Amino acid sequence: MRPDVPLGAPHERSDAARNRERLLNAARDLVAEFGAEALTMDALACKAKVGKGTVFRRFGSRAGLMMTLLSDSESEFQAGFMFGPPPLGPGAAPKDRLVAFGEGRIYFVLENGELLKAAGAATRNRFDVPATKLSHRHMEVLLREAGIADPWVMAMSLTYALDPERIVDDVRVRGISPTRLADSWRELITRLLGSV
Amino acid sequence: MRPDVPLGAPHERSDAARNRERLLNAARDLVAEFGAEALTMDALACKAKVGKGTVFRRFGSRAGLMMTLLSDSESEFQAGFMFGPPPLGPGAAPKDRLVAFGEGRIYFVLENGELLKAAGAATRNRFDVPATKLSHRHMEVLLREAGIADPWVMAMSLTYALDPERIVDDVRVRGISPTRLADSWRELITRLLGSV
DNA sequence: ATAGAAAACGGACCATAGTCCGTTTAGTAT
DNA sequence: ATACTAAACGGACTATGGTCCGTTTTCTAT
Repeated sequence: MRPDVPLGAPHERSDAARNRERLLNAARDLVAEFGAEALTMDALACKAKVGKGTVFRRFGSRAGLMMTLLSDSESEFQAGFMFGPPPLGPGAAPKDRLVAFGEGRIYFVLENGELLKAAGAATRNRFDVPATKLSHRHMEVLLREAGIADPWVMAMSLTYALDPERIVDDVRVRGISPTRLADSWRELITRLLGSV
Repeated sequence: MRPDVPLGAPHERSDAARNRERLLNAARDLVAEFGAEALTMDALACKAKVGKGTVFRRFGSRAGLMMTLLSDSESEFQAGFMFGPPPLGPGAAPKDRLVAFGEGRIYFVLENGELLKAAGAATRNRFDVPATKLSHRHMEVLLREAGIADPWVMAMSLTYALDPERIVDDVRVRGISPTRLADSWRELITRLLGSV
């Protein structure tokens, strides 16, 4: 339990643990029933039988809550590109890994789109989402290997090209198929990193 | 006056005109003095000596107000890439026009960043900002000329790569110089559209 | 078991975008 | 000039994210 408490952190008080549990359960229920967009912090506090202050002390903000809710699937995706089999994981050429990364990201976003949009909204500095930082770093490394002159900035461009809001809206609002997005991503990376 | 009223629209009433004038002046003053981010609709209504309902009937939303405030500079930039001299305007190769477009956009965003961020926030579907649609279309045409397989989707990727929030945060929060952004954009377009 | 300190609690409170609707006002037809 | 109508007005009201701070609870040292 308490996966991300810094070592030697003071014991979490039992009431705090109980409320965290209540809050997570309530939040998952609400998201399952009404969708992430419709979740309000008041409703959550109420459903979890907890004061509103407690909700905010626990998660900091609505975005923080959404990130917490995401963390399981996110970790899984991260494990995929960091330790999984090629071409997503290590062992393939940077170009192929980037193609796979983008594709994976597109489908990941389409599965967790509401949560991701909700996590990214409201929070100024979408980039400060830890998962985003990790993705950025991953792309940066691959781009450097592939000989891009300024991999940090290029990774940022690609990060925004894979913005959850963009992907979700392309598919759900503008009617672009995920396949078409993935194909275009492949074209982008292929042309960017040396021909064919 | 009244630049964008559909032909044959019923006369704008004199009180409406007067209030629009008041609101625009007040808004410009507030932005000049405190910045776009700090502008609240209440403060605007108050300063313009107008009811809050009037503000919203006029502009629809905070984002709508920001777009109105932007429209002059935006039109100028648009004129640049649609009718201006090459390489930004017609007459140069698509690749060069795209490079120039991105550079122009970067500097445009840095000048009008607050307004753009404010216009893009709050409004779900940042893409529905008319100016964004036009930019997207412009890039789409150039990408098609340059032989990109799916210019519509690729233009969307590039649109997000030039996201105002991204550019402003890169420069002001993450300390990337505009030059470095522009160079990376050039690298991106150059590699994307056939070598050197 | 008890006292004291640190942490957690909860809900009233604030700020702000956006809505609603009864009232006022500007044009128009007579 | 008058009456009429449609448009515009304004501000009280709602929804919601987020803050504050006096009160309660848990843990620990004795």
